[in-house]
Amino acid sequence: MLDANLLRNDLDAVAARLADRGYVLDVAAYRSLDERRRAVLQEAEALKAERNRVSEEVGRLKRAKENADALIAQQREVGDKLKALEGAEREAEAAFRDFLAGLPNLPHASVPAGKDEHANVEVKRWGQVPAIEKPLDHVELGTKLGILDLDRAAKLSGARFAVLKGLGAKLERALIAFMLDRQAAAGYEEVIPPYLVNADSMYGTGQLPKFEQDLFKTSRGDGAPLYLIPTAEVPVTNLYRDEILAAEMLPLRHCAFTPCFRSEAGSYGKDTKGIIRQHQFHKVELVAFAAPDQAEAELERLTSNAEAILEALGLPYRRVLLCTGDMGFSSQKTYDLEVWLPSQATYREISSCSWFGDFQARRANIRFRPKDGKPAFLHTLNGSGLAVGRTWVAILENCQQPDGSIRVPEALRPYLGGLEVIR
RNA sequence: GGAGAGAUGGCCGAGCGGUUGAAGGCGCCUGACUCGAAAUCAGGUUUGGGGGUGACCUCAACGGGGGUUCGAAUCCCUCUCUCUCCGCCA
Repeated sequence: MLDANLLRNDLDAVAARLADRGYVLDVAAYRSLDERRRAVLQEAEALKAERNRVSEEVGRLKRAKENADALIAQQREVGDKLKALEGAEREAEAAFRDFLAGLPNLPHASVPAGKDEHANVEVKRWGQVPAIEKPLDHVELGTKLGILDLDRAAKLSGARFAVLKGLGAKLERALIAFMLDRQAAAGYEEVIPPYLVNADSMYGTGQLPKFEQDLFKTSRGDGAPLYLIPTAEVPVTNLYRDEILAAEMLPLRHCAFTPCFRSEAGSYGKDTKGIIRQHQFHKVELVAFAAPDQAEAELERLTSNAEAILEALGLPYRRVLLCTGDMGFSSQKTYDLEVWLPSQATYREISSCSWFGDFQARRANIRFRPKDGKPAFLHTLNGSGLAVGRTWVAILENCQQPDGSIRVPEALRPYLGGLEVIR
C-alpha cells in the first residue's frame, strides 16, 4: 500500500510514476475520496468530542446526587446524529482504503521504464551454454529414465501436475536440502511455516484483494476460508505482521522450503508442455526484512545468494532487471534470474528477487524502532533461492548426455549418496 | 468433538458502568549523588487518525466484530485464539 500522505502532497508525481508501469491513476477520484473521508471524519469527531464532554458532566452531577435529566436528553440527540453518521463514516473510510489498496507500488528510480518484457535489461550473464546436439527436453528425458510420470499425474489431479519417481523424487529432495543448507550458511534462518493461511496474510503481501483468482481457496463448515500459499513469501513475510521489531534485529533473514500452489486461471495455453508451470511446485524462498537504508544493498545480496545456487550447480543463467511494466504488483524493483534451457534454446525464469520498499510493510503493519525515534515501516524483500522444479528441469536438460543419462552436478552428489549419473 | 477457565501497555498484573490511556511492579530513558559504577532518590516511558505555522487541540484503541447505555476495559451477543480435563488421532 502506498503512503496516503505522499498521494495527498504530491498526487501528480505519483500518477506519473504509476503511469510508467502502465497504471492510470484516477486523480480526481482519489481527491474526492480523500476529501470525503476527511469531511465525514471531522464531522463525526466533533460530535464525539461533544458527547464525551457532556458525559463527563453527567457523571459529575450524578456523583453529586444532582439531577442530570436535561443533559441526558440532550445527549440522546447527539447520539442519534452520530448513529446517522456512522454508516457514512464507515463507507467513506472503506472506499478510501480500498482505492489505496488497489494501487500498485511505485517503481524505484533505478528501474528502466517500459511496457513489457521487451524493455527488460540483461545485467549479467554467467556460465557456458552447453553444446548439445539435438537436445532432448526434460519430459522426454525424465519419462525415458522413468523418473517423471505426467500421465498418471493427470489421472490423479488433471493437467499441470507431476509425479516424480525413484531418482527423480530423490533428485528433487536432494535439491531442496542442498538449497536450504547453502542459504542457511549464507545467513538465512530456516523456517517451516503453515501452507494454509488466512485472508489477512494474503492481504499483507498483496495477493488479496486483487488476485484471488490465482489462488486455491479452501472452505470448512462455518470457519473463515483458508488459502493455499502461492509462495512461502506469504507466511514468512506475515510472520511479523502487526509487530515492531528492534533495530538490532535488522536485517532479518529467513529461508523456507514449501510447496507452492497456484491456480492461475488465466494461464492456460502458456507453457503447456512439461513441468515448467504447475499448480503445485516446490520452492526454497529467501525473505529479508531491512531498515530502509539497508534495503537496496540487501536486494543485491539476496539476488547473489540465489545466483550462488545456480553457480554451484554449474547452470548457465542471466540476470535481468525488470522494467516498470513487467514488475509484480507489490514490487518496486525486481531482478529475474533466468536459467538456460537447451531444449528451448532460451533462458527461462527460475528466480525472481524483489524489493518491496515499505509497500508490504504498510499493508501488513510491520515496523521497526529506529535507534532514537518513532516506530517506522521497514522494507521487505524476497526471492526464490530457487524454484526447485525448474532447477530439476534445468539439470536434466543441461546435464544430459548423448545416451539420455544425466550427469549429476558435483555439488549435489553428497545429497544423492555420491551418485554421479542418473541412468 | 464435549466440559470449564482465560485474553488488559515492552513484560507481569490490578480494575469489573462515570477525569482509567488505564493502579502497582519489572524493564527502559533522563537527572541528582559518585572519580566511575552499583545502590538510593526524583522525573519520564503505547500507538494510530484528524485539525493547527506553532505552543497545542481533538478522536480512536483494554483479542476481533456487533449490541445495551447519556456514558463501556467494565454489562450482553458472536467469532478467534490460549490453557485445563475428557474423547479421537498421524
